[in-house]
Amino acid sequence: MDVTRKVPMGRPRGFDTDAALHRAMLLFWERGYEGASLTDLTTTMGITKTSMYAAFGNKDDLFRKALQRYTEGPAAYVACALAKDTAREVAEAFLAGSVQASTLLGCPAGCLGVQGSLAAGESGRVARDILAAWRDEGRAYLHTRFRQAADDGDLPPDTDPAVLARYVMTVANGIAVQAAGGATREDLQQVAEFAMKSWPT
Amino acid sequence: MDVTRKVPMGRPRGFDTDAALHRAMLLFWERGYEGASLTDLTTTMGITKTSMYAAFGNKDDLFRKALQRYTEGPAAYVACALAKDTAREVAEAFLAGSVQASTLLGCPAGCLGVQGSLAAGESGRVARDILAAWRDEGRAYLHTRFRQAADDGDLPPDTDPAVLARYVMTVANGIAVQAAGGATREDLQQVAEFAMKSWPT
DNA sequence: CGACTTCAGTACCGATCGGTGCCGAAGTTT
DNA sequence: AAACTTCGGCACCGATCGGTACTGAAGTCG
Repeated sequence: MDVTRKVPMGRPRGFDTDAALHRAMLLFWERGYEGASLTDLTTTMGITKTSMYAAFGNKDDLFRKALQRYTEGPAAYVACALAKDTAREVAEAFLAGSVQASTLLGCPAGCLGVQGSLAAGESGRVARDILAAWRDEGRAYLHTRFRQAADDGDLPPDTDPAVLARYVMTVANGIAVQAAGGATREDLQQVAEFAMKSWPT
Repeated sequence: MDVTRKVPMGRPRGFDTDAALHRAMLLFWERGYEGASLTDLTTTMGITKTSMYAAFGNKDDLFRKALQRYTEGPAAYVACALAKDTAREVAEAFLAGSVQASTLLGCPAGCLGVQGSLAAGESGRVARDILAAWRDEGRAYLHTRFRQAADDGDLPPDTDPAVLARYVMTVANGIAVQAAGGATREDLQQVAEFAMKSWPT
């Protein structure tokens, strides 16, 4: 018996789940978790509520999968930045990447991880906690990366990797807020560049 | 005829509008515009929907007045910071104030101007635009203040007051996001302090 | 072909959304 | 006291919320 049968038997799905998930991600990004209703979502996804429920399970699950897609797509700059050689390059690439991702043409301004749900009522609390964990995960990645850099002598001994990590994450979050408010890419590039002036040498 | 009659004639209001508005502000702060329903609001305000409507006009109007109260209350550090003597002191006070306001005991973590509504659906678009304008107003205040500092020779001639203003605002916004995600006051004080390392001398 | 499995659309669920009309009660003015 | 004005609670408005049975059609297997 083949456990992983390619064709799951029965009528195959009539729509592209990847394309539908992409559209859902864009809508969550633009309107936030609570601001994107199931009707809005399924309309832009081009499917019915029943199909969405069968394919993705839940609004929460859909949001989770949309966030995952966001992480692998527009937010791929995070992993890319962490792979840089020096701590300074990591921070520079992280901030530059967040500027780029927050001002993409054809995508909502800002960051899904920030404006997806910062504060919410009872119904959006799950999404809010998911995003808080997502952001803190990014901060933790930076922290371990900077700690490693400190161990390698890539950072002055009197610098605190934890503070550096939170500072970079804070600036990136601020960039997302600014972008959501209409700041241009040029504006934010200047901010990101200026933010690196405080980097220890 | 007295145009401003103290007692508006008829039965006087049976609840403290200031206290009610304060409670509404706290709920908007905690849950955001869309996340705070009229039922939630009126319940914590201790009044009925009819009384709220008669006293404040609208959910939008209530939000506007709550934001005004927020500006004069927890966000009063903005005006306080702008009155400092030097540009550096302005920036330091602004960031320190945003850390304090974002981690007040008995108040929601973060900043109403940020998490009140960053992204929203159709119904919350008004609040979103109000907050975006509110944040940009703060940035503009910093801009004119720093421009004046540059004219006074309080800043090196090669520094751009616009970039400084947007940088300070960006860090403050990031601090609010971090606070909403659970960062402590000590964490953010270190970040604010570190952020000032890039300040021109 | 025939049995089987899933898709996707309609219609609908109870709950809640922001917002109102109504009306007796309560307080202020003349 | 009489006339007047507003308060504030109840019930309710149409619309929408997230989520589900139900059903007929459509595709894949033995």
